Amino acid sequence: MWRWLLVVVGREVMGVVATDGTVGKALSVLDQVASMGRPVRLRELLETSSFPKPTLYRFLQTLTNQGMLCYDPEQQTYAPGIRLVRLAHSAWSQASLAPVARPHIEKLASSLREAVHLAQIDNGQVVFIDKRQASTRFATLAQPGQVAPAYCTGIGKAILAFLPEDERDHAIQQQAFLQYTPNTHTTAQALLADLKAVQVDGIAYDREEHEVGIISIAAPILTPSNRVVGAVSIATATNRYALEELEAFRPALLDCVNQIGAEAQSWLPPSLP
Amino acid sequence: MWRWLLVVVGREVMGVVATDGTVGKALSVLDQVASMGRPVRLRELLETSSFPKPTLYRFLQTLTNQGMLCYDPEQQTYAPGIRLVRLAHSAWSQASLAPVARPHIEKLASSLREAVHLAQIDNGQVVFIDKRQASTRFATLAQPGQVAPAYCTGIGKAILAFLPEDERDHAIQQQAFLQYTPNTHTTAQALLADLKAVQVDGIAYDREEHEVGIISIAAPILTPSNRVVGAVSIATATNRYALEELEAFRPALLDCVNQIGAEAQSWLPPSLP
DNA sequence: ATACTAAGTTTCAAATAATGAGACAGAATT
DNA sequence: AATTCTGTCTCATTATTTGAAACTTAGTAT
Repeated sequence: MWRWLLVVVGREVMGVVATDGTVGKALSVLDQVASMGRPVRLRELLETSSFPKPTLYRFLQTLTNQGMLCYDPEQQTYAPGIRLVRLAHSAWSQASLAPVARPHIEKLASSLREAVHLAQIDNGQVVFIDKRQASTRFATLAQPGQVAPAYCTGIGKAILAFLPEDERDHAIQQQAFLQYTPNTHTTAQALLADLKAVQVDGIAYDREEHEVGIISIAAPILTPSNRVVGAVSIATATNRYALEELEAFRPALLDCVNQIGAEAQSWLPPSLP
Repeated sequence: MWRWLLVVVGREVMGVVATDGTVGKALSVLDQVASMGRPVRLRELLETSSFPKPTLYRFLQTLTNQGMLCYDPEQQTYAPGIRLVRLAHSAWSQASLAPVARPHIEKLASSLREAVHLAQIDNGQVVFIDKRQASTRFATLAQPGQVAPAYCTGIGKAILAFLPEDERDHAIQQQAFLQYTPNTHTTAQALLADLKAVQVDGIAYDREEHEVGIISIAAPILTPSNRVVGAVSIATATNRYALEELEAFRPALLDCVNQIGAEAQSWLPPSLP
């Protein structure tokens, strides 16, 4: 409960709320609108917001003026604006490792005929940067940007395990530890034990922790200087493969991440707070 | 020259610069970084920025803290951050008309075997929301978010022609009128004359105005209340079709936009300033 | 129709945060 | 070793943000 508030008001940095002044507050409002998943009214935002009405109102006005939000006068609702789409295009093509990784992801996906995902971490959440599904042609587009919890996905654990200690601790504090399935880790302790194993093995598994029937094997993308910049996962369903059978994908997966890591050499690590 | 400054410093609203306070300034810095197309250093930004060094520095810090920018400590460069990708995913799926339009775009593209584009307008620029190329399988992904000038593209003119007068005038003021090809309109007068014809005809053409060899036919997406919320274009090359032959696409194109317009009924017009 | 309620908007003085000249530190270059 | 250039920090000044309260408008119930 309290954690939610912290996240909304400002980005929590090492346990301390860093509001980043007015800009941070405005961006937290932007996040809130985006997280609603549908156009929302001022009143709805007010319920969960920590800002008083006029302040929230002013932020919405400003963000709308700026094109970061889109206001529907008839419904009096706010939704994320197109300017974000424009900005994200730049982000995708320069900031993320997607362009570098894409050919490797594609190769892996088509050789295995399984879904291959590329993700980075942002503020404790897994953000999918690219997805490839060789089996189903014309799979879902526009999936880049989707988010998932880090603590109960293979791709999330692969990244968490190889983060520097302070960043990892911070990220773990941000996890919600909701129990999605009987296999979900619900405590930091359980997660840490799992991460320990991942560190040793170099590979993370999703043992139906996020969704029953879905399993995955994931590996971190490490730069030559051993910094983790993302992860790749191969996801499949239990009716196609047993968990143990995923082991067979290990060599191909490690090949893939190693190649990406090498090419990402001259690359910018996502600078998390 | 001066216009550029205005755009950078704040969003120009009806000829007056609306800085939107600190938030607007910070976002203008974000835009500037994104528009550079590659990771940039503080010094480079300083050259074109109107902010003094410490101020710019602070904005970059704030935006980085917020995950809107990504800082590479080794190169000391800033690039757009992943948080944008996450936010844009929300924007794409709720704010844009992409989800509504997608099936229609797809149908059109596959029936014609030509490239079909969906775009909206943001701050005078065309922002592509979706693209479909039936001919080349596995065409470029992550194109949503790309921008193009409005005054010399079919899709841009289709939107401009049907904007309310004040918004159109404002948008026209924002055009750069660079001469890309011999056919490019280089004055507001020439553009207005063209738009007049588009209003009458209901269809806009790109007569190799942006790129030699590339032509297109475009139509606005109008809501039942006759508000333009975007446009669809069919683009092709002069070595495949002559400009006059595009006329043959008219019925299919109008069908497409009418259907999208009808479904977008309950939709939020992009609230431009 | 009229009163009532709730959501959205505006006002304005107090509180707070942003500002930028200048100083400083560190790296790269001469 | 001296110089230059870039990035970072400080702090008094200045301008902006803030939010309680008042006001307006739209919707609902009486």
